[in-house]
Amino acid sequence: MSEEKENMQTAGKDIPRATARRLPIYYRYLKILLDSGVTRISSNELSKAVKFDAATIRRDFSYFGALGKRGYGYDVKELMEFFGDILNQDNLASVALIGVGNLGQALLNFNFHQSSNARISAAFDVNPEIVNTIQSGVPIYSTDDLEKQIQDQRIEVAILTVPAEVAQQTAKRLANAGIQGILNFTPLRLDVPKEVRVQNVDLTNELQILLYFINNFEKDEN
Amino acid sequence: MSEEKENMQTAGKDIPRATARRLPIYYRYLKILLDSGVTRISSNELSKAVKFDAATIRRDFSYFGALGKRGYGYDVKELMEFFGDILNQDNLASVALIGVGNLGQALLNFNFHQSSNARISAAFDVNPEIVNTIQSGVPIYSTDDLEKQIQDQRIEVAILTVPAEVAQQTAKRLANAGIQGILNFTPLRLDVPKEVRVQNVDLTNELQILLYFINNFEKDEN
DNA sequence: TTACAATTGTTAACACATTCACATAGTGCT
DNA sequence: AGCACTATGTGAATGTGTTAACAATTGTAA
Ligand SMILES: NC(=O)c1ccc[n+]([C@@H]2O[C@H](COP(=O)([O-])OP(=O)(O)OC[C@H]3O[C@@H](n4cnc5c(N)ncnc54)[C@H](O)[C@@H]3O)[C@@H](O)[C@H]2O)c1
Ligand SMILES: NC(=O)c1ccc[n+]([C@@H]2O[C@H](COP(=O)([O-])OP(=O)(O)OC[C@H]3O[C@@H](n4cnc5c(N)ncnc54)[C@H](O)[C@@H]3O)[C@@H](O)[C@H]2O)c1
Repeated sequence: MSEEKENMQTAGKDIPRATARRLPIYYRYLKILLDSGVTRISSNELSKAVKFDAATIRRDFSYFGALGKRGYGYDVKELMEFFGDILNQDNLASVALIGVGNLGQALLNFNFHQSSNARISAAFDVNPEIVNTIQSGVPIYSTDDLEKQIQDQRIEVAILTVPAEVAQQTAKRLANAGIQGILNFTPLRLDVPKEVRVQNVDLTNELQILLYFINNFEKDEN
Repeated sequence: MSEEKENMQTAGKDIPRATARRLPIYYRYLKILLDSGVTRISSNELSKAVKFDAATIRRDFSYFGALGKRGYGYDVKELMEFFGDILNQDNLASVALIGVGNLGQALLNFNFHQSSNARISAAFDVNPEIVNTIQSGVPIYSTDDLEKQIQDQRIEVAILTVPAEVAQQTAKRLANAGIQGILNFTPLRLDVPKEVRVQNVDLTNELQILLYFINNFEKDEN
């Protein structure tokens, strides 16, 4: 019957944020399992690997319909392919990297090669020593060409690794150029039009939080 | 009077996690404000800067007592110093970096210099070409010396930027050496004794989530 | 074919987080 | 000094996320 298919199609809108954040992790582990020859898995076994409560896993999966079989578990391949679809895994997204410094360089070399549906296809900087060179197979353009390249290459997402001082102005340019999402590594909370989604990755913050937790409660939940 | 002091001391235990995650951001912005000569601020103004709801900010602050003045707002300097104490800002923590590759190198060069109470004081790698060199003022040791250096330097936190294949075994060694927290950049969900706190920074995940949100709901909350 | 064992999918309870809305109290102007 | 204004601190409402618990369902083995 079509009710489950419908569920899959219409699901999009009402997947809780917390669940969405776990999807790529499920996908990654399912891939590892499949590669090592595991054909079926229960929520309890998966729980040991990904460190989420088994009930949370079942609840997460249930938003997409009935993916498992009672008394059996989940078929790894099936599940992986299903999540692959949801994560648009066979559709390589082109991403721009803005600021090829310490961090930008590291991301560029890594370039999310395996296990991701994204790839940095253009980098930008103001440093004349690296502009118009190619690093890890990716051309580095002058920021003068930002808007043009984003439009020509139909880039929808940018990784922002510029110094804090120019972060806001750069974000504004990216928004005007039609970028839909920014992975923001700068310590600033960017002001962008509401149609642009900002995902903050605040490394200094993460370290400080870790220190805070360690200093304040010797042992506790994560 | 001592009631507020008491509050400060006993507060630790029952600060909600979500609040704790925002503290370093408040601190950072207060510092910026103070540096630019702002002496007072309201929850509404601060809200515009840090992008959290003003009520959330007031609620967060209220866990630490009555820090503001009705009809006036908050005194920037006072507030900053207060959060500085909570974040143990005058106590420089020594951190170990494990794996000086792409990402490790970037973190090492950055080294959380300004605006953080942490500093990488020892790095470790297996690559003989870099072992026993100094980078950005930090000595790179062989991983053979891991336990010894951690104990000698009283290092409590490690940043893990090794290849995924050796992540789990390295985490185990770190735990055995007495490390209390791991900032984990590898894509693996580490198995560690419960007294060790793991803070996962999953860069591939962040990018995939951003893509997922963009593909699935054109516009919406972050 | 039946019975048993396993494990899902989901309801309901709980826990945590955000936001509204406003009484309260202190500011600052006249 | 008095008053109008401002913005806090917080109770209550709402929203979001997690987990326990178990009836329903399927695989598997005798
Ligand atoms: N490196 C880290 O470990 C780390 C950690 C936490 C936060 N961050 C943040 O990430 C950002 C980048 O850090 P980094 O260490 O790579 O800095 P960096 O100075 O090494 O690199 C910045 C790069 O941006 C380029 N740039 C400057 N202005 C530009 C502009 N207008 N347009 C395009 N490019 C421009 C510079 O030429 C340089 O190559 C900073 O905001 C920093 O606060 C970095
Ligand atoms: N670079 C990125 O942008 C990026 C993005 C997402 C995730 N990651 C993850 O971060 C980790 C590091 O990534 P990278 O790009 O820096 O990798 P890398 O290969 O450039 O660096 C790894 C470093 O670890 C060292 N190493 C290997 N075995 C070791 C051991 N047993 N003990 C200590 N050091 C050891 C290597 O010599 C190398 O210097 C990986 O797990 C990767 O999946 C990196």
